[in-house]
Amino acid sequence: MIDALPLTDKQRLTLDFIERYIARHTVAPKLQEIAEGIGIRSRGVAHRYVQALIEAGFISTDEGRHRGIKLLKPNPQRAESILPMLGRIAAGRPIEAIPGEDQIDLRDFFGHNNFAVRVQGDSMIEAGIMDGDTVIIEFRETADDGDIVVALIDETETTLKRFKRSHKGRYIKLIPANKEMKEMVYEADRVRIQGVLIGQLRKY
Amino acid sequence: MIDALPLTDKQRLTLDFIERYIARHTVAPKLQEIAEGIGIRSRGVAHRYVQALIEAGFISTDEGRHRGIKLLKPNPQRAESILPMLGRIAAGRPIEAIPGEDQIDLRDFFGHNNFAVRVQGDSMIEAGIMDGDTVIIEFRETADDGDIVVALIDETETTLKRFKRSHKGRYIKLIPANKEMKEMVYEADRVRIQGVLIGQLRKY
DNA sequence: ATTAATAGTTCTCAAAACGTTCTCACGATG
DNA sequence: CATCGTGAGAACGTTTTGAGAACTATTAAT
Repeated sequence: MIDALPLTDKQRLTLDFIERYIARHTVAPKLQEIAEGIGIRSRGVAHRYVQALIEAGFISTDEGRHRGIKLLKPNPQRAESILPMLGRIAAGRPIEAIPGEDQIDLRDFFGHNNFAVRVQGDSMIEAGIMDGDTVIIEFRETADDGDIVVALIDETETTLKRFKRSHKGRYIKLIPANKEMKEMVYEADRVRIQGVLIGQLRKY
Repeated sequence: MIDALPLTDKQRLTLDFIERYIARHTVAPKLQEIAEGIGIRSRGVAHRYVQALIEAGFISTDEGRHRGIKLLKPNPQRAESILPMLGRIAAGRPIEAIPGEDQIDLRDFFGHNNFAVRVQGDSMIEAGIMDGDTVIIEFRETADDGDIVVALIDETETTLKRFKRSHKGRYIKLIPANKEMKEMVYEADRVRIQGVLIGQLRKY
């Protein structure tokens, strides 16, 4: 039974909700709260999902006890790509979550066609992209005006710039975000898009 | 019969879509989603492609189960928090890894005492931290000079600034990275450190 | 300890969504 | 013409989801 037995959509939603609830309140939710949290009205149905999650080995319960749900395996995928998102850091209590937006999920960064590039130079500094930063690129061959792209020029030089077509697509502008640099214009066939910027990160 | 029987265009498209979907969502797509993903409207047709891929040995299904598709030869499983780190994107070959430094590992961001805060305002803009960015904070009560910290002032106001002691520790300077703002000086006991900046990220 | 309120559990009935199978159809190709 | 790759959509059975009643157990207050 090493199989990661698959959860249905609602079961997964239920597990998510329970994890978030416990993270925020330190106690487990009631069935009524679970029901509302996943958008249904029946405690009975919520209970069914909880049972399925026990079956699947994700949680356990003190049978009968109120708020008796316990997490068994802190979901590995979640644990590694989700951070609690906190808003204000208020006086008495150390931290306070922003209602609604309470997690940051980095799985977007790990898509199949994504890769990371270390930035060299200051050409995009006014867009907040600094020398040494890491940018996440989705591998694509097309881009929309305004996207920040990795562009290959004359099959030799690679650069990170904002993309814009001009002259009905016959020319392509590559626009730096740095007042001290000028935008460059190339014939369209000299420029090949390698990917589009979807994220950026930095370590201190 | 070890023949790698050739896939038709649409079958390959279907396989691509399934792989990408699973990579991004961790669960398999529904036939309806496959249909939309490859640009058709009929679940029946999507099902036919799925059958062909089973025949060809690329995937299998839990018959009848929703989202029951499984990849058989999965791509070398990429860890959840590691991205390939690429350097130059050279001419002939589309991409080329930097030798030595070929992965970016985000597990640093997910330590136990870390949390994320969304940045409001432009006070750190010259440090490349812009309004709307997400910063990763390690929960600590002390900081070194030069660290960027989340500071609580007079138990009421929270702010992100560069930290510096002065007057032998009796005063604390909180220094914005924005020419239009002035640094602030407080008696040490009015300022409480909530955490130290260890990372920053942004989604586009 | 008794009670009232609330929570967890079990059950039946039902509908919605999904996978599966099938027929019909169209255009391209040999 | 026959064949292949493609697409739409109807029809059917199964899985998944939902509501709510009825019952039992826990909890907090009297």
